[in-house]
Amino acid sequence: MTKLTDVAKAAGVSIATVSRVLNNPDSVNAATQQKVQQAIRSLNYKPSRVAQRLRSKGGNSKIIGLVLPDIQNPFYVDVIRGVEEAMYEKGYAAIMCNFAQNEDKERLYLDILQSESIDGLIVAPVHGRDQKVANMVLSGLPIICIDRGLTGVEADVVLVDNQQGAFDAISHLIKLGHQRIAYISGLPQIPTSKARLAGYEAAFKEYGLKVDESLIKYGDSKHESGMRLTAELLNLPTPPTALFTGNNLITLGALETIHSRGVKIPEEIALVGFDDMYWSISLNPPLTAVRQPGFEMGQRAAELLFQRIKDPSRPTVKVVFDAALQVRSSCGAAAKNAKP
Amino acid sequence: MTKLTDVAKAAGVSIATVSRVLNNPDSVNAATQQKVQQAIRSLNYKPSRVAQRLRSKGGNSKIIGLVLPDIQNPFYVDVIRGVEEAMYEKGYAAIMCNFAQNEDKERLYLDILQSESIDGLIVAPVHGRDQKVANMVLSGLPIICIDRGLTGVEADVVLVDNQQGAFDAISHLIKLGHQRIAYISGLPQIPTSKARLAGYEAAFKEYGLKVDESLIKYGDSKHESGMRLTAELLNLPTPPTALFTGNNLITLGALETIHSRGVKIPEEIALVGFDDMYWSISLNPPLTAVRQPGFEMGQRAAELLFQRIKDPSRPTVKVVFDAALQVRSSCGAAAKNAKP
DNA sequence: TTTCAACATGAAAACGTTTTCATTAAGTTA
DNA sequence: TAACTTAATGAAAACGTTTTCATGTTGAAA
Repeated sequence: MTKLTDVAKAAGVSIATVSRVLNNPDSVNAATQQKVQQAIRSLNYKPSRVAQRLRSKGGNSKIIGLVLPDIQNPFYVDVIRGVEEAMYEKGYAAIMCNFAQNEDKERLYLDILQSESIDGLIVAPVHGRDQKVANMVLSGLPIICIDRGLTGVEADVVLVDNQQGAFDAISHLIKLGHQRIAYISGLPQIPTSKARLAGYEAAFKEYGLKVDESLIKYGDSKHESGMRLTAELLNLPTPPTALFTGNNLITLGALETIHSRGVKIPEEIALVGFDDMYWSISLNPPLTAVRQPGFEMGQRAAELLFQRIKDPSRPTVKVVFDAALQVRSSCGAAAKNAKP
Repeated sequence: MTKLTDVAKAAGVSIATVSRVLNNPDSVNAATQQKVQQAIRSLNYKPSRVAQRLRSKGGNSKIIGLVLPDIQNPFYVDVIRGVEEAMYEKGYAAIMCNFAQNEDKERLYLDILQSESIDGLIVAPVHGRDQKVANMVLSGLPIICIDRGLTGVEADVVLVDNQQGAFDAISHLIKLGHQRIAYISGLPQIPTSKARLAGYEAAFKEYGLKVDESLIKYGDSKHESGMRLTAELLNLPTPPTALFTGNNLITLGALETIHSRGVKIPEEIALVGFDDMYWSISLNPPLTAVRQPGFEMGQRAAELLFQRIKDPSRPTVKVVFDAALQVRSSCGAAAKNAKP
């Protein structure tokens, strides 16, 4: 790798001058600038980001961390794409960490990121009381929480109105005549799981119905738990007539179980999922789902992060996107035993 | 951040000793070790990976680059998961770069990675003659190519037998009686597109059939091109009776167009996709697809990279996984105009 | 005792930048 | 012409490590 000294030698100046040409061109004579630029080009010099980072820490090393719970979930993939697009334009790189809903893994990655002297962090904390992330916020590192907030610490956050989204989904089902509506939740400690449950309960209350606790199941937010818990629900003496699944992967698991048993959707069981995918329409049947704008959320989080890196004292903001119900045919017809 | 000097002061030793306790404990007296360990723990000291990287370059900074064409493609997500799992166990971090099939973007990211002094790189080059990647290989950086090889340079590569996979898919269709089999290819410059086309042609030859060039379409490997090119095929005076899609996203695009036109699968058109997804069974109809073991490929690539980092002179290897056809119902029945 | 090896430790250099401070040359004012 | 800005540049320190080299201490062999 060619370095500053090589360029300096080639241009017949000191390394300080070369550095100035790069970072503060106005402070150097036009003719010298020419010479140096020439040398830089002919040697194809690229500064070492590592040395830059070591020397001047805090906000100008153009690398950030992105820590997410589950890369297998298409929603987070959209978030990544949004963040990445915004980063690319500014010449930033992201160290991507997928902690797979595992707190130990999250901690390790956060340690690594700190030790890498990142400029900032976009993170979906394992749960609301994530001490490690909280401490990093307090230490002054620019941090944007995405998808899930942090309780007890002031931090920027970008998320969706989960309660509203769940409320709309359940209301839709109730209006179609369903009363035995099951909910398969993701990990109960995740803030989004709680908010979606709250929306579920609020809808029942709104329509004067009573929640049947036996129809609420808690999984680990993954495909397998969707399969397993759907089976449990179908095995009940009186199975639910509708199912609300707490995320993407649970939905796919539920579909798999339902199909494998030959149960008909929506005739025998209606299905609404949290998290839409652009190919939801190609599922069997086309899935009714609550859509989170993951890409836009990622972009927004990146913008907020840039702002905070530039001005660490800016007051924190909370950006709440709408979660819109996409109605397709997976809960199209009224349930058999519907009571309007 | 606490640093070496802080620990040294607390333990009453020099920074050299602290460093030795960390990197070569046997070389320091047991009692001193105790003192130092104690200080490290009580100060919660974590070495700066940036400083480590600057000081001792080449193979022990525990960071690698992962450069992939399209994070929206579930196949690459599997690859990422495989790589990540292997990395995690060894305390490595990965800088993830998604170049979205864009060569400029790839180049920028590769520059950044070089400038970050990564230990190694796992990459799916934009095309077979990717000069930038080739140069990095020649410069001695440990590199593993995944999904696509590099022509003209010796480099490790992990991929699938794409030609065989396509051959099997087309043979399956031919045996079902199809003759007008369309192929929607991804970007033609991508090695996998070429290999899959070769498999397509080989199958036609094997069964003594003639390839109809008008049934071969080239897209950009994304969802939209799948939609658009499928529409073109369905608009033909004599549409194909079967469709072979070149990757994941094309398949989903094709499904969307086919459904939107109310064309029946497999009665009116049979469908086989390259790339399986764990939820392919929940598509409408359950998709017949060629499966690539992305997770295993990612793991293997990571292992090969570790080996190469340890021993840069190890001879290069080519690991070829099988691509297995998963038969489901999307091409279940024989075509209407079948001639056995 | 004297001489050596073995061990334990510290001082200092190096990695590639950025930035402060000092120095020189040139131009301006009185 | 003398005194003083201003502009342009270089020398050197600093960032936090690892590692080489030198130094001192201890115990064993002669």
